[in-house]
Amino acid sequence: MARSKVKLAYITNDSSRRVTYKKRKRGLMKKINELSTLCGVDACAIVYNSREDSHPLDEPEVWPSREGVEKVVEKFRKMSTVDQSKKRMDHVDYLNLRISKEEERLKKKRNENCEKEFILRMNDYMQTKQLPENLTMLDLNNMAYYTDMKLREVELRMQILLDKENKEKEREKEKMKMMDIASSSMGPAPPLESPEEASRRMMMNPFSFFDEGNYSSDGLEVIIANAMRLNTNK
Amino acid sequence: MARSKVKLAYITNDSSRRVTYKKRKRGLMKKINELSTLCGVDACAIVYNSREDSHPLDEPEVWPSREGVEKVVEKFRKMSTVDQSKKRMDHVDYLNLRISKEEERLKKKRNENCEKEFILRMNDYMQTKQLPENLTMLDLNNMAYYTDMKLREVELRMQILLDKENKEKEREKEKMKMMDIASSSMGPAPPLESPEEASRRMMMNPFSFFDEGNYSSDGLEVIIANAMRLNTNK
DNA sequence: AACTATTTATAAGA
DNA sequence: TTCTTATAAATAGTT
Repeated sequence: MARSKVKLAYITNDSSRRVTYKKRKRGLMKKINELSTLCGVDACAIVYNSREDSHPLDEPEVWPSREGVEKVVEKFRKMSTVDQSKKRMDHVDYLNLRISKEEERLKKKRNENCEKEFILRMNDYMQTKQLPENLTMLDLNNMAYYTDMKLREVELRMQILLDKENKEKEREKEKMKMMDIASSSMGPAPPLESPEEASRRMMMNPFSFFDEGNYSSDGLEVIIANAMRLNTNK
Repeated sequence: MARSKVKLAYITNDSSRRVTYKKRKRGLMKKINELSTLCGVDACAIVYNSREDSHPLDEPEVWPSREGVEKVVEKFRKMSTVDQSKKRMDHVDYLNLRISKEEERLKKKRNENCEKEFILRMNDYMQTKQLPENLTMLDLNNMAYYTDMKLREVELRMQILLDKENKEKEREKEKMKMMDIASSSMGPAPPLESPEEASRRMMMNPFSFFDEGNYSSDGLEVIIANAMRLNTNK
């Protein structure tokens, strides 16, 4: 997990496997110790180094102790016969769960990458101050989205500043009233633009190809959809 | 372990304990999966959430599976009767080992801190271009050490540069010979200063109070010892 | 549950 | 092997 990402597969090199084994066993025992302490639960772990390539007193093979393991295993046996069907998720279920979660993450990352790549190109465009010739319809649509997003950010900032200013004025007025109650009262300040109004022009994020199964689509549908949104929103 | 370091103790707050339990159980199962796969060893883990505050199908309670656990436990039982005395380190041994390791690390960190603090002060001195009045003998000794160290660094760099230059010349000469074998041969280049010679003046690092048990010493012994070293080395 | 700021674990290299 | 260091992963508190 460090200096480089490592594939989850048997390490064939003997010495590095031994080193990894030692390190990771230590890490695992630390973790189970922490889990048990922090959450006050019974737990145990057994790890075998069946080969003879480890020093006998290297690191614990079991946690928390032989007796502790027996106790937990016994409890587990009793329990698993009673509500076997209820409280149980084995290796296969676990892996399946992990696979679907990982697939979710992958999809998300793909979309993020898509967006980031685009933004990089966008910045290039901005630096050269003119658009290149070879832009596709999709590019243009994305640029419209991106520009609109930036514009909305700016508007939001302005709104915040205006709000602050208004509050300031309100307070000033209060002070004035306190100091001169008899003075003529003014009407209330004109209503501010509501945040809803500001976000009404929100467009849909077009960087979501991977959500919709159209991995190899040329994006035409997306373009049309977004164009329609542009029309209805602006 | 993030946003803040957390004390290794039972979490009394119900909801946060539940959340931590879920997260850490997931983490632990991932780890044991990785260890087993990477190193090709048998392993199993059982974790109990005895309370009813977890969803039944939340996360696996065991790894790799009920059958797998039984198998590993059986193997463990057989093995532990045979070479019980040899392959075994229980919770207590484990904790003792960890304590001594941590103490080592602490000592090391203390020394590092001591040195770093000094170097900070040293840099202050250098910026003001004159030494303050209130320097102790210990300070002065440390400064001598530090200065010497820096000097040696510079010398080392010089040596490296010289070596390079000499090699360059050597190569030039070779070329000359190749081009004009009949020309008069020069004697070999004068021998370089050896690295051993360069490092002969090495002084002992005085930032090691915590190694020698003199935690509360006023450093006089250290001063004298280092002064002697200074004399013999310079 | 998703998000970050941090801490921890650890793969390579010395 | 152990120590160091750069990087990946786990996770505590927040939203």
